[in-house]
Amino acid sequence: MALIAVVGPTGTGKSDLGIAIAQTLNASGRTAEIINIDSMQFYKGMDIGTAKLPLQERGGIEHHLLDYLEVTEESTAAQYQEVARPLIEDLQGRGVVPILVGGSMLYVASVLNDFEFPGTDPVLRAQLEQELEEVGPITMHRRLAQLDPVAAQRIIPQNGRRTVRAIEIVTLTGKPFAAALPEVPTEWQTSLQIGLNGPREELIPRLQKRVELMWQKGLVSEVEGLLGHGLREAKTAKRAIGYAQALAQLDGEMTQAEAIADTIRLTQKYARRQMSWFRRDQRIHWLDYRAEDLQPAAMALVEQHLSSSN
RNA sequence: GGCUCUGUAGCUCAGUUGGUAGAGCGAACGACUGAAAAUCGUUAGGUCACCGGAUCGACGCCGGUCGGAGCCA
Repeated sequence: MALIAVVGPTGTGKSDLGIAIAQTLNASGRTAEIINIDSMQFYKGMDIGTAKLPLQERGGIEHHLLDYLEVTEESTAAQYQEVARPLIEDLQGRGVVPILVGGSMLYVASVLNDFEFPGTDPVLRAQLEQELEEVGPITMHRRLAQLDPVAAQRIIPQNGRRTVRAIEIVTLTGKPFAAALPEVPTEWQTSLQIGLNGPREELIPRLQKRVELMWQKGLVSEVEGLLGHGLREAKTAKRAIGYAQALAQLDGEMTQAEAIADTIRLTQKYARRQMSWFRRDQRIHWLDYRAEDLQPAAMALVEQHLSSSN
């Protein structure tokens, strides 16, 4: 079945390309709709800082999984997987080509690959996290090494976060962490992944301008408004790049200049991490976001995919 | 013009009593399976402003030159 994904680092025009592809398909008598796969665009009211396209700029294309979470709700890849997979099947069943658009690495992987998240337990998790806080990552890692030597070998001792999750899984399932990682491909592994990227020297100033523009457009007042919706009590939403900084600015912990500079730094760093994640996926077809023939090049890939997946 | 402080990695700065240098951030690369816009790892960057002097040996002491900052005139 046809399934297209537009991925890559932030600020490379994924949203626009997704719409262009959908419009081209629609014009040729087919139907395509977009499914958002940006973990922060899920949130209602988080628009400026997530570069969410306003309704009038969506080119008449149906967009799914935007604005479906309250700021107080937690966003997780496992949860997203549960929502996105049936949605994809639903679209495909209706003959609609789903186009996934976004750069949230784990979310993309969890949908396109055969990921099975082994479950979680809030109480156990909280307990382990507190222990981590008290004894530090190295001690926790020693414990993991006893419970599951193979998993311990795959996780660097300094990484407390991943160590805690591994201990949680082993404790919860009674099975080794490694065994919970199936490597069986699904049919969706044959989806078309288009990656958008460009030279970093060009992306860096581009991201800087983008962040500065967010402040000009009123990110701070957007955040101020979200306080009334419980942003401060949020788990994931308030950590979003730009939002955490705007919050710090509102609280007087940072000057505006500091908040902007910090957001620029984190955004550029984020783009780097996205690339180091996506780069290793050999299935991605990379295109330069600056290319004159970007859309035709993308459409060539799309046509090829559509004709081979029927 | 005088006095005081100051010039160390791309940036902000540490460098105990003289034995040719470190951190954080940044950069490059990487890991990544229920917070992933998270969490973490590796590596590369420095004729210690410049010139001269004493010393076996100076980023560190002495003198000078050129830049900064402040105070007094």
